[in-house]
Amino acid sequence: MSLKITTWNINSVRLRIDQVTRFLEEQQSDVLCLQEIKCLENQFPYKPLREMGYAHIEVSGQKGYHGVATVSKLPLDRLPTSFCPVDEARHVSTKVTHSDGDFELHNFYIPAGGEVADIAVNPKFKHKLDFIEAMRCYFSGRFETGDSEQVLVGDFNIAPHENDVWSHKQLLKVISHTPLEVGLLKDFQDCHDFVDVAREILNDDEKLFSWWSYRSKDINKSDRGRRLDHIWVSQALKSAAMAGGRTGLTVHKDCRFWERPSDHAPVSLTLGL
DNA sequence: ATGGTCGACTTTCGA
Repeated sequence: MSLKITTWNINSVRLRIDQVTRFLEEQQSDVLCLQEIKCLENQFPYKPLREMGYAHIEVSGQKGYHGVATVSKLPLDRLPTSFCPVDEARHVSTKVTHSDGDFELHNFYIPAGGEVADIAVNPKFKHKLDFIEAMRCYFSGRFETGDSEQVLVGDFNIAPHENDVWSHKQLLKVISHTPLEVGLLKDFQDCHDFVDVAREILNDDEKLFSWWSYRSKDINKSDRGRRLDHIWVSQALKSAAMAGGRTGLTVHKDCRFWERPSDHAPVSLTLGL
């Protein structure tokens, strides 16, 4: 069987619920992980999604800022987790049950980190680095429990590889691509042997982006993007994640050209289970 | 060499 997972920083789910339903009608994702929903749990637009068959919805909301939600056709069981260093709504973890078993799905919204890449003067950057460290500790605990089929998705706000940004040299001091945060994310990845599915599929010299700033006017003429949105899997799911090859992984860039779009495009992976 | 744009919700913050 195949199972399609999508991650999308929606930048206000209430403003763009029609884009969400349009996307799901077109793409038929089994599970959609949203970030930056920018609302409380009781403000989340459950109804139009349930009417489309997405009966299972787990939300971690916050007034006005941040917030994540996992929306699914398949049953979800919430995994209680709490580790954001400043208690913002930036992750929701669930167990997804399908016809042949289950896996853990961890939906993250890593802090953007502000402007200045110096923790001495920028507490937001400190928060970002602390958050990544908290992720590493959290998964150290989970692996000890023997749970090994894991999918990590979300807006990581980090473009790790030099071809995950439009200009490696010009972005080395720009938060999202600084060696410090890239190194910390890499440590976390290596610590648990997680597979960055897109980079595993692509050649190293191929660029791939999932985010384009609202401030860059014509993203077709100058493709100044960054790959901030990620889908990682544990080793136990690597062959399932790679089963579809290049066609298994899609950045839906067309959504970035819809009317009043999010600044992020959705990213989808089809698992061959 | 700097400004450029969004969204939520107050007169500003976070991205």
